[in-house]
Amino acid sequence: MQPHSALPAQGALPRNQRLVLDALRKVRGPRTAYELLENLRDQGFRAPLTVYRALDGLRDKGLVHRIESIKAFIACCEHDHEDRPAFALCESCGAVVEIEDAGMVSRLESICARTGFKLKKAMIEMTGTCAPC
Amino acid sequence: MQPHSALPAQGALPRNQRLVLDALRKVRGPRTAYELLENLRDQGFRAPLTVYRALDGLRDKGLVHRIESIKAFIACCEHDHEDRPAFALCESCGAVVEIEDAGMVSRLESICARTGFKLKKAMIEMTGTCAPC
DNA sequence: CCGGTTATGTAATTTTATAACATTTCACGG
DNA sequence: CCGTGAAATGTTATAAAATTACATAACCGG
Repeated sequence: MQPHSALPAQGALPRNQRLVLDALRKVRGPRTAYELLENLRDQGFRAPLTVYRALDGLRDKGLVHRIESIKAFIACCEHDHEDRPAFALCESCGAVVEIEDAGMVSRLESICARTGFKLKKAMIEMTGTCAPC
Repeated sequence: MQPHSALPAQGALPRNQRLVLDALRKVRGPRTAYELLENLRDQGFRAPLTVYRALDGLRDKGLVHRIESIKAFIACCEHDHEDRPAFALCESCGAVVEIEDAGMVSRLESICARTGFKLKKAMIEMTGTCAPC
């Protein structure tokens, strides 16, 4: 597997990954695997596994994140966050904002250094109300 | 009266919540709702909903957390973390350590202050390898 | 073209969680 | 103590999320 880069070579994506990524980017928000399946019936998607497999590939490449709190997937903002994306989820409007905060990352790393934990991946999700709401 | 009740003078828990909490504390680790159901068959648990309802009540009281990454539940360490618990999950041995870090919390709050996001609850989960492993 | 790896197709199943509705238990005021 | 309403529990069924198993097709470097 190749390491992430801020601007990955996306022309190289397999067909299904391309379709799923396009769908997620188009809606600019989180979608469940089954919502994506419905959205992609027209392009020939028939089964959940097709979606999950594409999502797995995209996640490996860092192009998509799973938002655990809402069991949904979202296109990555494409900035470099070293496998430590953070999200703010608005309970009122459903908006999801991907946040980058170097201080947060270094904080996590300091905790891990202190405890001898070898950090591979971190998930940070905040639930609340966004400024507009 | 409860002679040796620990720090939080929590009122008596309903029977099912008590049973689920005891089961989780006894195993000192994460368990899925269905695993708990199997563990509690002897005490009369017959259906998933019984477990989920007890878990919901315990989570409302802050006595149990759900670890999103592994779809499992764990007894709270009982220290004060203001609804911002953090977990380190070892991929090798399955150990889950609940972490308290004031700096992390203030970091989250600073991000929210900056962006106008009103934080209600945060989920922080780190996956990697623990010191012993 | 060959042969291996990656990607896809299809069906069934497992795992996780909730809906809907009936009944029981419990705290508390009268 | 008794009635009452809220909270908790029981039961059945179903929805939602994710994976297993196995077969076929596409891709790519020799």
